[in-house]
Amino acid sequence: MYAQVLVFRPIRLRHSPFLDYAVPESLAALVRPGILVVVPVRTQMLPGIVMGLSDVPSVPKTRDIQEVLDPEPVLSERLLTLAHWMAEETLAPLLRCVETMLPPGMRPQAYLRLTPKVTEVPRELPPPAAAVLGLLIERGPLKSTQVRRALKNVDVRRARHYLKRHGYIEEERLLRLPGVKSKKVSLVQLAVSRNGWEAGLAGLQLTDLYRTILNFLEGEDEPVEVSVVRAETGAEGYHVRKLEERGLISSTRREVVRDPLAEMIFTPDTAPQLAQGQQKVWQQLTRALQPGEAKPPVLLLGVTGSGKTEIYLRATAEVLKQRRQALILVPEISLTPQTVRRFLVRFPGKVGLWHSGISTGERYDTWRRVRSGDLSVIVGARSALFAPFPALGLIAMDEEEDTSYKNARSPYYHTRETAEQLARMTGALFLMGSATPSLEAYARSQDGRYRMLRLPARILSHRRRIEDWQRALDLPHSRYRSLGETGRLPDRGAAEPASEAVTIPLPPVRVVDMRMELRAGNRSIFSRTLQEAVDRALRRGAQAIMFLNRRGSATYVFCRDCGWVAECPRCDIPLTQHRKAEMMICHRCGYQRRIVRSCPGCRSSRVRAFGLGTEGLVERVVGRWPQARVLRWDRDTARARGAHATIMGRFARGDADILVGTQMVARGLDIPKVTVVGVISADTALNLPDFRAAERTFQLLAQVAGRSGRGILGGSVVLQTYHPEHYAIQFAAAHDYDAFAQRELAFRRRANYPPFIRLARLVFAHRDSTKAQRGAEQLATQVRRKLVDLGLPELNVIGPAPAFFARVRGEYRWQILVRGVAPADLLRRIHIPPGWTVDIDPVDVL
DNA sequence: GACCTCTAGCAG
DNA sequence: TGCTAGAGGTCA
Repeated sequence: MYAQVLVFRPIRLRHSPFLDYAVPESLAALVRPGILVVVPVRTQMLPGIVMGLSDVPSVPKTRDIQEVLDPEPVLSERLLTLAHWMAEETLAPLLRCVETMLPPGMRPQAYLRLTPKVTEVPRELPPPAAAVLGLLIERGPLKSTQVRRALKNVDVRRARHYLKRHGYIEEERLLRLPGVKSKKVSLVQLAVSRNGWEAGLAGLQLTDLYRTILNFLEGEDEPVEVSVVRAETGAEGYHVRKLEERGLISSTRREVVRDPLAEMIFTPDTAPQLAQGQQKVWQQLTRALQPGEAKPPVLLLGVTGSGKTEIYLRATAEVLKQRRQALILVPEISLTPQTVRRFLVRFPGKVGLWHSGISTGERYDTWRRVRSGDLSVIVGARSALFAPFPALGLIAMDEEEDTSYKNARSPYYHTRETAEQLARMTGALFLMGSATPSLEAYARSQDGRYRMLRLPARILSHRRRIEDWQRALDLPHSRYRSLGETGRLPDRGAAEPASEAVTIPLPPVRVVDMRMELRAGNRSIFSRTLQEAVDRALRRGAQAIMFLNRRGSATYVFCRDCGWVAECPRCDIPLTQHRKAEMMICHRCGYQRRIVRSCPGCRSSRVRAFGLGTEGLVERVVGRWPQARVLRWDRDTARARGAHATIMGRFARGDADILVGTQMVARGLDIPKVTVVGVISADTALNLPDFRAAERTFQLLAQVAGRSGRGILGGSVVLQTYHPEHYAIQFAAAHDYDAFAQRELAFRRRANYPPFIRLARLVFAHRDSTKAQRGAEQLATQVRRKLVDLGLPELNVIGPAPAFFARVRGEYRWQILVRGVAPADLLRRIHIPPGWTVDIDPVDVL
């Protein structure tokens, strides 16, 4: 028997990505697809994964597999198939695809270590190399990520290369399985009866403490965790060990699962009655959820608050009943705690979370519990696609249009496409939900590839919750009813007959032309309409949200005498001023320097800051509404772990009157007391040179607008813009997704853009601007020549041209776009030189 | 001849 | 990606 092994090191082979190895007799029982092995390659032993088995090797001479690392496959055959599919679709190397699917902690890591003779840093080394070498001498062998983290401003890659070439260090690719060993805890119980205690305690100090421990244990029937003993008695671990040494107690060890949710207490929740519109959708879905032949993906179209999550919950319950599992994909878990929470309370003990914020150990345990069937619901980000479900029945993907679903590095896979493929392979139902679907999804639901189901109404809430609000808001019944601008609370008898749900219309949106404001003499950043709306909200004791898509206090800093502008030396874009941090920061690469008081060019002190970010907006808000309590929510204020939840919680509790923030405020906030949402500038995304600019703008505005008027107080939206006539703004104001989609599709068809054709984006980055350009020109010529050779007139090549972000982190970026029915088919037949990134179906072309 | 640097070719 | 052999260079 022979095994086809994918070695965890990029090796370019002529025909196949695998190396064939003979399976020795002793390992024959263990070796199968998905097994991790160690194999000899030239002079080295390297980790790899078995991708397939065969009776005949593809080369005459083979060597033996050295070792099997783990008797259980790390990837199922299904996931291996998915990896092949992904490599084919994204043009990424198969190895890359397999590595992204590997469970946490099982990814091979490059370790840097000193060669034996090195004990100190030689004098003549270049500074970056000396820094890396010094670090290794100080701390021993390190992963490349550790080195990079420790030496932020050093070009580690070049230093590594230098040190390796000169024999100072060596690198090894290792799989460190011990790092993901499961966690064990100590349990203790009493070993002697009460009359043996005193003899055992003889000669010890603190005998009272020891007696407390023994007394506590005497009251327990079962062995108790040491942590519990410590909490109950105030003792430390060594007190417990001391008693064990003296034979008074005995201890055992037990494996525990690391469960980040274990500490949380949830009140289990049952399904509410469905509203009429939901009921209809649900009836159609139930059929599609039955196991059997594959069904087309479903696109669930419904505005924020129309009850999509409840549909996901029902669908999950249905597949659980069939003893299958459900995968719930969300764009960013830290911003959607309300969605997560609803799954946790509906399916207590069955839900696992899967995202980057969870420690490797917890993730590993979740992975194992999914594989064993212990967890049957996973709520997670895109990488949750690769969780080892035994029998997947449902993939639900919330906010389908969100761009975080696209992997931002190789392999550039899209969660939507991958989920669709996975659903096809497993027979699961793929259910997407959105208020503003991507035009790709919308077009597919028009041509029949997807099935569209609509949730018509926005549900205010269920009667029980409304009654809670009445109490919480402390509003007398008569008053809140008259207060609502648009919200209405029908009498019990007027509620929809099929349910207890009460529906409300979307909030009215007022578009304000900021050019007219200026003409009318209002030089403030707040239009009169917005000022009045906020004034009214504050008077009523309601809350307001202000949205601005930029952080910082000012967006650029320049000298009024000589025109000097503070720019990032690595990206050539203006630096954003952050006054509180006293820094000017590049929002692209993170470069920062202290705020300058005088111009470095002409020494003038007339250096001024212009443009507005959220930090600056807060100052303006405080200036205009000094009595209001203002809270800021952006990446600067929500940096720490759990900060999102804290800010969200504070605003929800009413600790602030006005919330100022970036995109974060657009997602998942469901706060009934918010009656005004102000969009300070709707135009930021609109002016980007990207074919999706209008789509992005519409989606963002629709999302932000959805934050207003979610309660019985009603609400409104004020949308400030310099392009009031633009269709993205007009249709967003009218809450008319279909009209927007039709109009935008017409534009895409005319301009020959997705979803009518597909794009492939090739980007070349180089520190040397001439080399960047030349490299781009060479490949463009090659692509064009190949196009002619193959006779593919339906494809065309755009570029090369500098990317919109022409320089990032000191590298000049050039790009080529290939446009047509199947650009990947062409690119597969071209050798793409190193240094290029290839992105099929990019989410933007900036 | 000893020693170096660079590069192409290849790994089962 | 990393090694190794072989080419081609420099120096005493």
